Formats: sequence, C-alpha cells, structure tokens
Amino acid sequence: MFNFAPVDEQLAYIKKGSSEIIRGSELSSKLEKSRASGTPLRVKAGFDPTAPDLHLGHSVLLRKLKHFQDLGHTVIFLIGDFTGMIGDPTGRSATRPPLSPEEIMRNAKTYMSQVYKILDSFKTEVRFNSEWFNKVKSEDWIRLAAKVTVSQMLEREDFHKRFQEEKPITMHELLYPLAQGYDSVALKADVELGGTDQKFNLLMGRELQRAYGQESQVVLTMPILEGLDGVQKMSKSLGNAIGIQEPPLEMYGKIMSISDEMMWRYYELLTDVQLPEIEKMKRESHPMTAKKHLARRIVADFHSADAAAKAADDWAKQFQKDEVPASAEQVSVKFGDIQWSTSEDSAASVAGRGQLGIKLDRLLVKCGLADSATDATRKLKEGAVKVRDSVEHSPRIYVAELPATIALRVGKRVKVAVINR
RNA sequence: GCACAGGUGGGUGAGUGGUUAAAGCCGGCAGACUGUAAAUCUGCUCCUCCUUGCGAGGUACGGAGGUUCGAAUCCUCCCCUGUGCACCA
Repeated sequence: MFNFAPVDEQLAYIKKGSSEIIRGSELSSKLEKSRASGTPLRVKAGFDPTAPDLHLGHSVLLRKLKHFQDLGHTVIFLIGDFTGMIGDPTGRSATRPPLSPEEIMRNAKTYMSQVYKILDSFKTEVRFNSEWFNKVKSEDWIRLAAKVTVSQMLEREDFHKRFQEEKPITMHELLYPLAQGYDSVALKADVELGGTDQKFNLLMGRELQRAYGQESQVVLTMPILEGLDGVQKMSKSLGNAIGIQEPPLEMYGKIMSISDEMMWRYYELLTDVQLPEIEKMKRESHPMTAKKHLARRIVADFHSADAAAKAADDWAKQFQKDEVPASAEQVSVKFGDIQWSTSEDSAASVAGRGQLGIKLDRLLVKCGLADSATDATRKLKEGAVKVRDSVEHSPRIYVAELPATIALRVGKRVKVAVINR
C-alpha cells in the first residue's frame, strides 16, 4: 500500500501553479478518504487525438498530472477519439473528419512517446472514450441530453458570445461538453484537470456525475500558457508554439525570443523553481542571463543537459555573434532544381568562367527560407539575405564545383544548403 | 418555405462600373536600434517568369452564368450564414 503524504502537504503541492480548484474542501475530503483507505484518487485529463504535437502549453497540464503521480495517485490519460469527431468548439468551429482506427492508434502512439517525457508510464492509465461511446445507444444520448438545459449550455462563454453575435452554433457542438462530462461518469473520476478555458466542460462533468448518482469530481484548472507573442494562448495553429519535440537549438532560440515579462510566467509554469527564488532573480539577475538560464533548463528537461549546453552555444553563435552554428539545419538540394541555364548566352558566360550558376530565389524556397520565389526575390531586394556571411542582392550566385555547401541566412534564420549533382 | 440582412486578401474592415493586386488597422517578414527580446522608426507583405524593371504575364473579392470596351461593384440562378415569420386563421 502506498504511503500517502499528509493531506495538507498534498494540497500545497497540488495548488502550486494551479489557477482554480472547485471545490477545495471537496478535494481535501477526497484526499482524506484516499489516505485513510489507501486508495489513490483517479485523476483524469482529456486530450484531443487530432493534435499529437504537444507543446509547452500542454506541458503545464502534464506537469500538474505528474505532481499527482508523485503523490501516488492514478492518472488517467484520456484520448478523446470519439469526441475528436466533434471537435471542441472553443474558438473556430471547424468540423473534423472522423479519424480511422489506424490513425487514432498512430496518433495515440505519437502522443504517448511525448507524454512520457513528463509522465511516468507505469503510473498512467491510457483510455479512449470510444470505449464507452461506441456502446451508447441513441436513447442514451437523449437521456444524457435531458440532464442539461439549453440555458445552461448557453452559459458557456463561447456559445453565449456566438449566440449574441448571431454566429452559427451547430447542434453537435452542444454535444461536446455533454460527451466530455460523460467521460467523467464512465471513468468515475475523482479529479479532472484542464486549462481554464475548459472550465465549463469540466464543470459539466460534476453536473453529470451528480445526475448519474456519483460523487462529483473536483475540478482543477491550470492557467493557459501564452505563446511566443506573449498575448495569445500557445497553439500550434497560431504559430506561436514551442513543441516539446523540437530540436534543442530551436527550442532554446524560441524561449530566448519571448519577452522579459513572459519569461517569469514561463519560469512559474514550466519549471520547478520556487516563487521566492524567481522573485530573487527578478531583482538581481540581468534579464538576458535569467532567460538563458530558463531556456537551458527547459531544453534540458526535454533533451539533456549536454544538448542544452550545446544549444546555448549555438544560439550565441547564431544570434549574438552572427556565425553559423554547428547544428544549423542542413538541407540537401539537387543542382538540377536550382540551376540557372535558361538562356543560351548566360549559360555560355557562366561556362566561360567555369562556374555553375545557381538561382538564389529557388534555393531559398527549397531551403524553406522563403515562401515562394516571389517572396525570395523580395527578401533579396530588402537586403535580408546573406550568402556565406555577406549580403546578397542578386538573384543568382555561382559556385565553382559540386557538391557545394552554402550557408544561407534570412534574418536570424540560418540554413546550410548542400548542393549535389 | 417566405421576408430581410450578410458572404472581400492570414484576421478585421473600406470599397457600389474604369490608375483597384484592391484603403486603413492588426498580424507576419525584413532593416535600423538593442541585451535574444520588448518599445520605437523604416520598408515589404497573391503567384510565375526573366533582361530585377516605378518590367511582362497570370490568378483573386462565396459559386456559375450574363450585361458592358471594362465588374468586387449591375442582372440571373445557385450555395452558405444570421434574424424574423410560421400553429390557433
């Protein structure tokens, strides 16, 4: 039997960094009971199966789940493969095509390989909500839907707002909170974690559990981490995310690019550094030093201390010293795709010099440094492109022989093109 | 089903027959500045091609047709969204 820590110790650990606990008193009594009976609490968190690329925003929640594991409780990692068909209507409503069982399994695997960077795989119960929803009959849905009123549903901020603004709300979206709430019933969850934006759905779980004669779960919300812009929530689709699988240098660089103000929030939500220590750094450290420390710390969490040290080094080269970092991404390009040989005379003049003509705009596109040839041309005009450390305006360059290695830079981004026959 | 109001570039939102590839703002990118950033200032922000030019072409204002020398702008039909009406007659 697991020897649970005293309840107030557990409470303090759980509360740290969390946004809201509904209700604290219920959590205490659940912990009390759990400790007395030696039964771990069932702590649930649901995840969407369509977005298997986790980022630091997700890790805020995962870290809290880990805390529960540390305390000896059972974490249920719920993959919403059924609810994924609806798609949480938060924000834009885009109907998603149902995933095939194979896709779901594949996504689940990708998920877990990432999740276990934070969670303890031995203490995690992975479930899919299709497990029970596939058995639910039409009449069960009606019974379920009968438990909640329309006005209750419209209390949800997102629905309310769209209703007010005369924007579309489809029926199936209303099913989402219902389904998520029912998950808690099916799992007999004691606690459910989610972002503050999930509050409504989480509360629906409480409501439904009560309606189905269960003790209501405790709802624990975590703050939503802002992305690189420091304003909007971190999300892959907003393009302001730091993925937990990103290479060390990229991860390090992105963390360094957040604002000084945001850095403290990241400290708070993404590291185990204690608040007093954070306050001390705020007063005494140079912001850049503190940020480097943060970046290094987070990279070390997802990669290794060595990788983090190397990333720090490379970053300094790339951004501070204007050099090409050792781990700059290499892109291999076929000469045939970028050669300059359309007109006879130019080919001759090139041949005359014994050099090979390369169309820079295409090369930039191939390397992912420009969106299109037109875009590349613009960037060249702007003087944003550096080839082998010097600014290049001309759309073509020459190399003496193949294979050739060329360091390309557009703004702060650096890539190394390896050109082959 | 009927009536009314809408559907414009990544997002907002102007634009009601002709220098409109489409204002302004936001976002994004780049340059200067710097401590990586933030702030500020400046430039850019549909695609293709090249002789890189205040170049040439091609696409673009829900969809399809039409009127016109010329349409995001007018007409027709269709699709989509929202609102109201609906029963008691």
